[in-house]
Parts: sequence; C-alpha cells; structure tokens
Amino acid sequence: MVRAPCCQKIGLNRGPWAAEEDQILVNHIGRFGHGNWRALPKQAGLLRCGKSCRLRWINYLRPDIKRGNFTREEEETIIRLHGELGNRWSAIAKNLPGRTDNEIKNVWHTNLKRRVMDPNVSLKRPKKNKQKRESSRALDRSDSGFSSCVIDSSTMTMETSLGDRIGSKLEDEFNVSESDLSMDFTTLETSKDRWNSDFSSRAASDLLTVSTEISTCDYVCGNEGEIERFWSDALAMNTTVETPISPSYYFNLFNSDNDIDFWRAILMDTERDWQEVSQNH
DNA sequence: AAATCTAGCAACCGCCGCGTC
DNA sequence: CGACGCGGCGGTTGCTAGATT
Repeated sequence: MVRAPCCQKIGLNRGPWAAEEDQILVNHIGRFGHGNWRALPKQAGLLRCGKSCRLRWINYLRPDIKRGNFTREEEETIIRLHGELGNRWSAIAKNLPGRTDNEIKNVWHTNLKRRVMDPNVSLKRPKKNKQKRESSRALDRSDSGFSSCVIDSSTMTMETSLGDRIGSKLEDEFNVSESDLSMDFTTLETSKDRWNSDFSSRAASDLLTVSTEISTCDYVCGNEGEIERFWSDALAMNTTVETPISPSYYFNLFNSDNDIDFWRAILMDTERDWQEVSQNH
C-alpha cells in the first residue's frame, strides 16, 4: 500500500501566509494548543496542510522567537557548534534560545559559511531599509525592539534587537557614523562628549526618550539641559546600570514612518510586556 | 530611470525515525 | 514483525527588496 501524501494539496493555500491566516493559527493554538498538526488546520478552519501550519508556528509565530540580527556571540556559537555537530541545525538551535533551525541554517548559508571558508571576508552589513514581506509583517509580534541601556562613567550603550532598522535610521537621518555602531547594527555606543557635541542637538527629541528606573523621571534628550541632567545623574551613580528601554522610545524614533499602524501594533504589543519587566526591575 | 544582479529568508519537499496498531 | 501515521529534520527553491550597473 502506497503511503498517503502528507496532505491533500488540492484546494489548499500555499506560499506566503496572510495576516488573517496567522491570526487564525495563533488564536487556535492559543486556545487549544497543537496536539495534532494534521488535524489542526481543519479544526482551525485554515486551508493549509498541517506541515505548513507547524512550520509557520515554529519558525515565525511562536511567541518566544527572537528576531533581529544575530549577535557576534551567536554567530561564534553557530560556527563553533557547526564545527562539532555539522549540519545538525536543530541540535545547534537548542543552544541558541529563541532562534530556529531554519533561521540558523539560513544565516549559515548566506553569511557564516563564507566567513569560515575565508576568515578574511568582511562581515556583511545588513541591507538598508530592508522591508519584510507583507505576510511576514502582519504579525511581527516577536520583533519587539526590547533593549537595554547601559550607562557607565564615560559611555552610554544602547542595544536593540531592531538591528539594521535602527542602525539605518541612525545613520541616515541622525548622522550617526558607522564607527559608532556595532558591526551588526545592534549597538550604539557613544561617549558623553561625543553625545553632547554631535548627537544631542542633531537628534533632539526625535532620537531619545529614555524612561528608565534610574531616572525616577524621563530624560527627554535634546531638550535644553536634559542631556546634562541625564549624564550628571548617570555619573552620580558611578555604576553600570542595565535597564529596559520603553517601547515608546522606538515608537518615537520611528513615528515618521508611513507604516504607522505597523509600529503602533508593535508598541501596543510590547508596552504591556515592558511594564511587567519594569515592575520587576 | 530602467534593467539586472545579489542577498536574505520564508516556505516547500522528501526522507527518516519513532510510536502505535 | 511489518505497515502506517505523524512529527521532525535538512536540503532546496523561489520570491522580494536592495544594490549595482
């Protein structure tokens, strides 16, 4: 007896997922879980095969997925584990929380493999203003932009999972030079002097509204005197402090985008999480 | 400005291993 | 023990956006 195909493909949707399909899948799994992938699409009312649903959930919709560019540490881990394990992507993924085997496989083939072949090859910078596919933008809940702001006696480092998006924005619109950004565009590090002389007037209130626990109030960088107060408070602490940045910061940063609904959705989705983190901080 | 090339990555395909009957 | 069903995995494809010519 010939084994039945994994799904009856006639009449089923293929290709990129629509926002409505994502929503249905998320809602269904949220309510009932995913005990049986094959039965799930029928139960949920999706015109997809079970495999497609499983893949979409695991690689994209799962709430614990970490998006954004891979950090240098993650890349080193992949290279090291690939040396030990070979193309066992799922085994490698187990060592990188929030990353999927598919994503690791992609980053290996598009970037890391060449670097391993030729260590002299430079790190490729992410594309500027890269747009996600329409279907993928629909429910980009995991691209929260959650971040940290680390302040020590002489520098401020902002780190973001928004990767090239924030990097491109900073570079293009606020005259932040490449030297101030990390290779993967996830980190902006600046000295107090450079911040004051080069960034604060230029970036003004568009750039930064940092709401942190160290402050007990908001620093609206760019307003007269606020940046000085920011640094004087930071310097007075004389310690390294790590706190989350409010998603409002990103909303302010990107609020000139045409795709305002997209960013508003991210804001709404993450503000709640951020408040929880802040309360526990 | 248009055409072409390239990189990134979501999604598909087919095979495999394991559990069940 | 073998057939079957299912989930999981790795290889590959093909679409899209950005870069280059």
